[in-house]
Amino acid sequence: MTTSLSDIAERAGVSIKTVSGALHGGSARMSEQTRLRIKEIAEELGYVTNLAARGMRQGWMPLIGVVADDLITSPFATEIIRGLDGAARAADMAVFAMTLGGGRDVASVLEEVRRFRPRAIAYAAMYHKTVSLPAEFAETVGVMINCREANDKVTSLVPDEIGAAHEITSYLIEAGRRNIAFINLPGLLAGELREAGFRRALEEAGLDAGRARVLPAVRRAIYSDRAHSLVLSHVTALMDGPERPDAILCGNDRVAMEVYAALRRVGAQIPDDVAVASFDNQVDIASRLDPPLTTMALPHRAMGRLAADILLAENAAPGEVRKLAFQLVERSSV
Amino acid sequence: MTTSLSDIAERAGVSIKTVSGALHGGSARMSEQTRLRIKEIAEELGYVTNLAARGMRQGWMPLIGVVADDLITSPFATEIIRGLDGAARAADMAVFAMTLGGGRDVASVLEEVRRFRPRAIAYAAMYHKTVSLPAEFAETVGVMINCREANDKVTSLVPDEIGAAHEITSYLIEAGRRNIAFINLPGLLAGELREAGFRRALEEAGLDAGRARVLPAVRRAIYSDRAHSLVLSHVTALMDGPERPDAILCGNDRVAMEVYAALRRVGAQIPDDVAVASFDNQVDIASRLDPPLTTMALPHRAMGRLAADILLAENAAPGEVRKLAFQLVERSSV
DNA sequence: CATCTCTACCCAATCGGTATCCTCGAGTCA
DNA sequence: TGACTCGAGGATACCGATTGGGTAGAGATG
Repeated sequence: MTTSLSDIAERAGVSIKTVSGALHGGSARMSEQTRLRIKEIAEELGYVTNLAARGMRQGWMPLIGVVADDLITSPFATEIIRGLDGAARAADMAVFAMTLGGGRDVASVLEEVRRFRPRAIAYAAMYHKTVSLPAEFAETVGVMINCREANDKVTSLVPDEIGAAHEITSYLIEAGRRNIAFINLPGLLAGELREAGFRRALEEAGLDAGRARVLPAVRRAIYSDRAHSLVLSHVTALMDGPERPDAILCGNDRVAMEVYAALRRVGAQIPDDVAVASFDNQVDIASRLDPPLTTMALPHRAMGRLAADILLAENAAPGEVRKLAFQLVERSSV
Repeated sequence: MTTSLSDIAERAGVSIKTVSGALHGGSARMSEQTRLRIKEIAEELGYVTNLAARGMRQGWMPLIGVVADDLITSPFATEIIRGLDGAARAADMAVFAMTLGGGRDVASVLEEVRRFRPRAIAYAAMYHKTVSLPAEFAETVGVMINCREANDKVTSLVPDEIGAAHEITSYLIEAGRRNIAFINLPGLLAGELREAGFRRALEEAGLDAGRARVLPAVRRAIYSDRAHSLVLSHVTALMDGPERPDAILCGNDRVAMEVYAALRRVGAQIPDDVAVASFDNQVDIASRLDPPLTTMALPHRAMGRLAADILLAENAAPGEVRKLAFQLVERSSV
């Protein structure tokens, strides 16, 4: 049997309430002596607070529920959780994640989470997208992380794709690069927005955005000649063409990895001949490439942290969309 | 305010107990008609069970606590969770993970988990290793996943590294390969065990295990000439040497990726000249290599599932070490 | 008719904290 | 001296679900 407050109270010869106050009450009125004695006894008896009991009384458990798009798998998702967890922990809360997938729909997963009476619930997407949450959940879910709620009924936290593309492009321009090609991810919201930021930065620098080359990568391929061929042919065409680029911006680090291989094959030096920059800061890749890759780090941890802050402060502004800045990670590919 | 059983009871004109029975009691004695009516009302009122209340009554929450080595990050860890989650869900339980790291020690994380009164607790490691759990937690933690408890006080679930290496090696031999080199991971328990299995399979096939070449890979490098060089030089030396191997077994898929690159560079065809096989089945890599890689899939999901089964059945045999079989995934690199 | 057995429920205790309302004695102040 | 405050802590009512111990009424049985 686990020890409860009453066991401690009995042993200490005080009331349960006094024990509760001594152990949890921040500044309950009682002599420091009593408090200390009670804490000692609690320690001795191996007391562990029963959060289910407290939770029942308060009406909620010290939990932040997270409904995730898909099983938490990528390093990015991990960062979101890490951010949430850090902020939650500071408030003596824990993060409790459940995932969709496997035929489960939002409604049932949400109910599963709600059974535990979390203080607040967030919805997290694996990659930046627009999610349409059934209207009846707009009040249940406090924050959308890494996705925007289609009907703007919920506060949404998303990466500032446009700003990031603008920043990295400007960075390349400041480094003296004038002819920047962009091998982008096709079919993704992030790619679309990044392209916009890219073009705007070019325009602001007085470069001809209309003639900028934006080419699609393909999202599969490691060392496969077939799949590789698209990025390879892009790079080859660029480097053999009349206007050799002096910089290539990549849709993400994975694309950059392929671009590195392609540049190596055509005999171009990074960064002397061509600078390479990218998005994501997937550390496994970016820091191990040779030379290490300069890339814009996704603000996943910041989104997690902010989400927890908003949820715990209960000051979500429904419908607001907050764009979080990427962080430029300078390595040596520019 | 959230609705409770008493709200439903009032509305339905029955007692709370009847409502409880109708909603949760599998086969409580009551007319089907009453049960249906109560369910309807519950639905209408948007009733969601309060697990904190139930948990308090029962003494435990329907949770399986997991203390993880490090923040759940790799696809492997995900598989463990998936396995746990599947089995837990079947018992109407949820998985609740907390991670070490960030200066937290096992004792404090364990207490944090215990506050939620989980039904059972597992300890999961990110990669196969030996973990020494302080003796006082041997009873708290029911199962060790992907690691072996140093003092054998706890049931441990680990991958059968020896068996897997034996199986894949035998598979290569059956495919007619006679001269198999092994580029292994250095400094890891898994690598050590795999080498043992590798040698045993050679011996059993009557091949000279003493002369088998087992070489260390290095665990960093993507497209970096420097870091690559070790695997590359191994492969080059093997292929240029007097006894060209007709198969290369790799410590993991990542090593295999480098071996592919090296073989491509020296102009060898996979699998015609050299078969390649590996461990892990990191799908991202294995299925995208060209040709797709034959590899032994780690039994992470099975470990998770079995862990949950053991914990829920409460039939852990403290000190037992169960080795789970890898699964051969045949693709076309052999 | 008395008794027995079901069926279909109800009553009330209980789990472990938290919070509200009291009490009690000692000191304070006019 | 009487009214008051204040510090320290007691008694007890919750929170919402589960559950052991009933019980009233209908039908069956002897």
